[in-house]
Amino acid sequence: MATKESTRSAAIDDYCKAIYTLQTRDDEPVSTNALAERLELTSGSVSGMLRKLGELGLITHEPYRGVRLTSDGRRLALEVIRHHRLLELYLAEALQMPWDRVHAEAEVLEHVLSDELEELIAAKLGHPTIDPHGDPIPTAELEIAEHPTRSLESLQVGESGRFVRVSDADPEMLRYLAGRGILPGGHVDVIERQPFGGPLLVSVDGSEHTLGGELPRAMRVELEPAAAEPTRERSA
Amino acid sequence: MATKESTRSAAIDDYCKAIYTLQTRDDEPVSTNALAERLELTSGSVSGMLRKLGELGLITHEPYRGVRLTSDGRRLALEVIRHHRLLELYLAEALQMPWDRVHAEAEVLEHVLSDELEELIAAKLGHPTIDPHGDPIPTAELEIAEHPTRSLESLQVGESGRFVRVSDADPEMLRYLAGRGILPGGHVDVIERQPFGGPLLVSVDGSEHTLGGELPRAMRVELEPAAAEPTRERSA
DNA sequence: AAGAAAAGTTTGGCATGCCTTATCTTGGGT
DNA sequence: ACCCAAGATAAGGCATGCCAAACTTTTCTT
Repeated sequence: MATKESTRSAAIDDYCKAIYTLQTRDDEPVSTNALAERLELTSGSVSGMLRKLGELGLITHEPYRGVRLTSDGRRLALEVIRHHRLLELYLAEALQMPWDRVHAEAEVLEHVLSDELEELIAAKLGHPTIDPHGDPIPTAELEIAEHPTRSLESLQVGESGRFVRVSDADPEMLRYLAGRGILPGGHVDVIERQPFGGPLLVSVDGSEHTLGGELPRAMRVELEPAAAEPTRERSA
Repeated sequence: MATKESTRSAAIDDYCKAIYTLQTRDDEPVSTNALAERLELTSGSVSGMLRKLGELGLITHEPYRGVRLTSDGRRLALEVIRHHRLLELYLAEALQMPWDRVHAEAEVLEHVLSDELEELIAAKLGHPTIDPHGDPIPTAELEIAEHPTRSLESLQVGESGRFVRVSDADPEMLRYLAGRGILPGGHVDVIERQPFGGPLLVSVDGSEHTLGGELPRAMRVELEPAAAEPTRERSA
């Protein structure tokens, strides 16, 4: 109450971001182990840090029961995510930085970006709502449009939707897909599913592709595209 | 010899930058006290850090005799300075960030900028050689054109030159000057000097101004403009 | 329900990194 | 020859976070 909320560090940012992501994935408190795995730390380290985050008012922590972000924690997470996604988009768009490097660069800069620079970048980009990987960008007021998505793999033959992103923004996959003209925003129809976890035959924006292995699991699709134009379209 | 030279931290950057600046000002080893004052630290702190910098091979330190940058140290300093000045220019130019905030922002980002992003920014700006304050920007190979400059105050009546920068890039001063149309690159003639440290009457690009107080001390002028165009001109 | 396994917490330690104060040391000037 | 300011050193503090190991709680198994 007395202290100013200038409590930030790369580590704190990363914890909140990780908690946010895990918490959003399946709406439950986040376990210490899940965090430890994600952050590649020991569970002991995480436990210690969680106490600190609790004292900072960023999370609520029921011992042995997992953590949840408080509204402050959520705000912090969304701010960092906003930074990250704006930066990715900016670097790719304004500076033509190649896909695969954008993520790493943003990972560093997100912790350092001032509110002011954030705003300038957002303005320059026309206040975009999705980043180059198709992930939604929280607004300046930290509202985020989390449309529910399903993995491409989970679609049945005949179902269709809009390809919105590759989970975790894996640059390898994105490059592979981009090389075949499969980009976030594209309209996907599932034409055929081979049995026993085999590949899918899909059509993306008219052209057919066979996608197997990890790919259909990683690709996220939003059902009912409703023909609404995405905020920004991407060029190949 | 065995260790990689990935030795960087904001503090180390700042020490090297400060040493570089002080060393360049008057070509002598830099005293501990001068550094302490500049960095706003106690001399004890500086002494301790100097040992470390010595071990890192960034400086040579003759005890009680001051320090000099080694070639590695100089390289580091120039790299940070390059980052700083590129960032200032980029923020001002590409993002229209106002003068007075550019410096603070660059001060943070300079420590974090990757070589790759540096290069992209430099390319975007057309590999500029001077920053918005008129300071030279080291090249990617870390060569810097340090033209000798004199303070405007030191000029005699009748001498003239090119206004190249405001020392320390004081944003207040720069704003004041810019408001009067006095910008780096302008041609300055000293028309009259009032005695006893009084103000100077100068003409800048044709229009006359009376400049007194700290201003003439802070303004740096390059003699013999030789009519060479500055690499980039600035708009008001 | 007992006991084992899994999950989570605590404790103590450690490594950086950099700063401060207090106390010596030194070199240069008179 | 002496003194003093500049500088060096020593000892310590503080903030961040990490790990390993021991301990506790929950959950799973039978």
